[in-house]
Amino acid sequence: MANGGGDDGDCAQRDDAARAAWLYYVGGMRQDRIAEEMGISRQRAQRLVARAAQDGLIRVRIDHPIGACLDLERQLIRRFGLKLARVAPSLGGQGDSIKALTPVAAAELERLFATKEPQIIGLGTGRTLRAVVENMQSVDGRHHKVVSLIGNVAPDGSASFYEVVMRFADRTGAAHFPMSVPVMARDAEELSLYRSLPHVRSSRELAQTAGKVIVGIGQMEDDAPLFVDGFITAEELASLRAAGAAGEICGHVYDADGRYLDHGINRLMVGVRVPESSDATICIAGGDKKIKALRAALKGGLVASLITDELSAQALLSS
Amino acid sequence: MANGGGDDGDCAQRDDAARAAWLYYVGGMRQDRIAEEMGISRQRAQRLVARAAQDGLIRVRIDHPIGACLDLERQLIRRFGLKLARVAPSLGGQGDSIKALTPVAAAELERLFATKEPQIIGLGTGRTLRAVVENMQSVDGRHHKVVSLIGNVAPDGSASFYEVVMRFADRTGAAHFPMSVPVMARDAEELSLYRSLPHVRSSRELAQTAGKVIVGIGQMEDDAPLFVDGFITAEELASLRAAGAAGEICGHVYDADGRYLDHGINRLMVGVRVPESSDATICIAGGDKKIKALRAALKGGLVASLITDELSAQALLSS
DNA sequence: TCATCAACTGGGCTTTTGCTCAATCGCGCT
DNA sequence: AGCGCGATTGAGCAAAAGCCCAGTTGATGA
Repeated sequence: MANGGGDDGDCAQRDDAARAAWLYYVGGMRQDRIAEEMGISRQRAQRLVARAAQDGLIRVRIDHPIGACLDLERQLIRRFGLKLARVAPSLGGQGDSIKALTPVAAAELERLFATKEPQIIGLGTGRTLRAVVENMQSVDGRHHKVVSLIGNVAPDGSASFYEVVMRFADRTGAAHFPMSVPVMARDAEELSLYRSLPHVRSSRELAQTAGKVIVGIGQMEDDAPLFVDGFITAEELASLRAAGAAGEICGHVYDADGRYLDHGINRLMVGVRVPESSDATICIAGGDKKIKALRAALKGGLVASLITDELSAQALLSS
Repeated sequence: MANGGGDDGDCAQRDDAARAAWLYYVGGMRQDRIAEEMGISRQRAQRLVARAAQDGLIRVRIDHPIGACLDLERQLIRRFGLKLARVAPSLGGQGDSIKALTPVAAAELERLFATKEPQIIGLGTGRTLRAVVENMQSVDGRHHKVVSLIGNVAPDGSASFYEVVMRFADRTGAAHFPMSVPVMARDAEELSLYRSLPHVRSSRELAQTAGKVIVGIGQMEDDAPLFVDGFITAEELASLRAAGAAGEICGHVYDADGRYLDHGINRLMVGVRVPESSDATICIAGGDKKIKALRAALKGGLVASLITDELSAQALLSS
């Protein structure tokens, strides 16, 4: 009985890992017991368990909103007039904000996605969003549509590494509408060219009707993602900052009051601009560097809901 | 930063446990690192983590349906014409069936419950169901209704230990309709008395309209739950067996072909009888002893969906 | 067919975790 | 205020998990 036996060579490994992990985590067995059970060596059992964890087969959730975080959520909602706030416990002093908020955000997205009635969901890009989507469980969302709010082609012509629509669709089976054009046009002419492309037009239209919009936030420090990823030059970054740039959502740059700048860069973004004071916008962001950008976005009502981590929430509230 | 600080004395402990568990499981930190982070001793950190696990704050899920189990699911569906089958990997040789299927069933119920449109869910009772419900996460189900299919008063007048409607409602905030009368009437007169009680009538009516019905299964061996829990005498059990009893759902006893017996006992059950060949009935059961009862129920089309464990699935299929 | 290589195996050692026990602390009761 | 009790703490030790290494196996390509 121990092992299923005649599996297909390739998948069997993964299966074994899952089974070992199941015995370990759910069954609460010791590794040598598992080894015995499955007819393998202790080391192999250990490796399987480790591998399952490694491969992200294991999903741990804490079923208890830590009081302090609940408190922060309430404060955020009141202070910034949010529709919803979710605060993940931080992972200590210098712990990674993204790592902390990722599981919480992933759970929230799963919840969002678990509805039966079809939804249209707009998605931004970025490291944070990507990490979150990677952490989602596979839920069945074949009846939903996910549409990219922003081009997915980097300046060098490569597909953006932080594109999430595809990954999202992978996990959920949702119909997906990437926006396969550059993030930014080089001039007004190119912009109208891109925008006139049928698939871009339909993606943009779909995005406008999205019932939920999920975005990250970009900061404007020296390592602003727009700059680091090569979308804008150092000079353009400086110019944006001179114009009062505080942060950026889907490439659209806004000032410290959360008002979109009237700046050349902003006029060349091919994607859609997240509307001010829409109920639909959910922002997932955290970390020291993004506080300024986040605060501005909140002030301007650019986002309706916020998922962040404890330290960031504290920073946002302490001022 | 370390600790939230001014919490209410009582809850702080639980919070700390959750936080330590968060750092440990989500943050992947070592216990001494956590101790440092939270400004406590290593042992305390260890204890907090252990306690969180103990208290069931930790919910581990394996995000990978083991191939062998998927296979069994397909076979079950085909063989018994089921609507859905879910098979949990067994926890080794003599491992507890309930323990194995509990997390899988809990996840399934959560999924079921995550719909936005209001549902009416009928619930049976029993050890298995209780364990499953205990393992559910708290999901928001305030718009749903849960109704008991069966009385919740034991023969000695105490409320049944295995009543699950309340617990279910606890976790979800759903409106709940327990059936606060004995499971069984002593005679026909008492039966019609109970059934005429307004709250029983409304519960029974509600139960009839339930869109989902979740039940366990009772076996008819010498330690049949109906007998062990004192609902029927040894003589009655013997008489039922003589009449061909193979198993029981919500107290209603059926034979090896899954047809309800025409027996005195069956006529005295106050609760509702799960209809044959309804699409709504989901059965959660597993374990050696229940195989016979399960097979009969499947044969008679008493249940439309089945959640069980690997060993039980194999046993059901091998005959 | 044989050499090469990479992935996998199991042994042994280190680190981490879990557990027990005696001491301490705090709290309520007299 | 003093006493007693239970809960909590930290030390030390045993068990478990994790890691590195050298050996092996199986696959690939010449």
